Amino acid sequence: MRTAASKNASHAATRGALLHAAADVFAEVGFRGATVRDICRRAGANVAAVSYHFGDKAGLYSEVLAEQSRLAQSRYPVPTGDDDPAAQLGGFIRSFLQRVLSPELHARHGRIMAREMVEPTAALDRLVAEAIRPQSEMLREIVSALLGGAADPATVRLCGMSVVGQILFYCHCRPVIDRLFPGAELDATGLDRLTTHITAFSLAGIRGIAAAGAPSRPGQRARTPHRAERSSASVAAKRTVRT
Amino acid sequence: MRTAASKNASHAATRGALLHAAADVFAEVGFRGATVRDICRRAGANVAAVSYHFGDKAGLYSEVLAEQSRLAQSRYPVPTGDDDPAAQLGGFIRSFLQRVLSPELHARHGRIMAREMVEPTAALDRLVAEAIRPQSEMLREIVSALLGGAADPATVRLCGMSVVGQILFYCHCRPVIDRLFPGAELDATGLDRLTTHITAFSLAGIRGIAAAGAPSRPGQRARTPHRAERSSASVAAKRTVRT
DNA sequence: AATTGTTTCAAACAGTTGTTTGACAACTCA
DNA sequence: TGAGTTGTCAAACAACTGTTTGAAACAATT
Repeated sequence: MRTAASKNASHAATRGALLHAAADVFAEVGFRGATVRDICRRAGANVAAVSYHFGDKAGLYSEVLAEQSRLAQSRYPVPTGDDDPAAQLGGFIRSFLQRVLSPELHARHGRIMAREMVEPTAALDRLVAEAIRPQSEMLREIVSALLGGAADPATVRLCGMSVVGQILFYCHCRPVIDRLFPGAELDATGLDRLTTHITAFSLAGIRGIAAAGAPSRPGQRARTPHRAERSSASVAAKRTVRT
Repeated sequence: MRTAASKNASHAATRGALLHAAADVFAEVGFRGATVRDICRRAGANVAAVSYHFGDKAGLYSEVLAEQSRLAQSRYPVPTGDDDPAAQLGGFIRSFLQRVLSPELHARHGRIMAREMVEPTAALDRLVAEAIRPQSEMLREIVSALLGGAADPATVRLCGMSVVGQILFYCHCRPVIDRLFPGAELDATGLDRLTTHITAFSLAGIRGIAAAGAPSRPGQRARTPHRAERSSASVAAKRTVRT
């Protein structure tokens, strides 16, 4: 019944080839745009192989998603061990950027994730539970530490989303960025520059929010918000949505 | 030959119905996922109507894109007249958020734009030229003013992208946000809260970058960067991409 | 009333899609 | 060796895609 080495080798070989080819194709044209014929052609397999090995196209996609997530996570883990929250944030941002943009992985993970977020499939729930939520929790703790102990949970969430938004922008809007600023390639040094900028911007942003949100409690030095910050906030509250 | 009122009325009526239905469908399932049969069914028109009025599906899509962009731009224009750069930034962020998230427009514009960015079609070039680049230029000037006159163009770009990234995050990642933080609906008051937060976060971020980038020039008061900011930047430079 | 140009419509067309089928080869284990 | 399982393959299937066609309905002009 079961299957010693050689048959298993054949099984695993085409299965692996399918997964690899599928990752490329899904990253390039998304789940909907991908055709099993194209995937199988690239994998050097027959059309029926997808049905045989993964049940159907959705099964193959789900497997690709999980594998890419695992791969990215293991290759660029969030560094631990730092106790300085600012350094933790820098590490988080760096590993996140590498996961989604690293040309070493052909940025496949980032592209697939971006498509999955904009046009969710049934696989998104699993992805959120297994990959995204743990990251979100990690970031929540870092930001919470930076904001100071008694920060409003909603404020912590908003700051976390400000950080992640900056990162994912380069992943979601690449086609627009390339058109707006051609020649600004994202190689390793560009990625370093990005990491530095987003970290500095976010740290200053979080500290600004902390200072504005918890105005000068005794025993805690907080700088008072600038005039312009207050005025712009009032501007935001002034205008109402037109019907 | 041409065409008094009534015939034109019929023409414009089905054409408008097609545009309206198409905007909904494209926003829901994207260009690829949309079928002309579905669009025509919702518009109460025949399948051949798309070919007759717009040439083909791509022509209809292009028209929808342009019309949505025009509509959003005219309904939520970037407020002008403020001379305070901080207030300008607040106005920019507010109008941007409204354009892409306003439930009044069923967030169609934002959803369509998000799809177009992640999975570009031939229509993206026109969109960038007519709608996105002017906005980018506007933001560049605001950020440049905030950073101070002699700011590095690359730094200005990075800061601008940090601002836009925060905004678009809520547009691109809505499915994930809804799963991570259910119940955090984005109505008018939520939109106000978002505007206030992103504005404050960005102002603090830009000022932090300005202070770190142009260290204490004579005649210009700039606070020195925090210890953690420098340390995190060094962290970013220390780690190298593993092969 | 006949003509003209415009718009709509049911039907069909040609192509692609995901998936299944049944035969065929390769291998394991008795 | 021979039965039985496993993996591969060409071919076919049914459903759906964007687009076209030619006739009909319609309104305005001649």
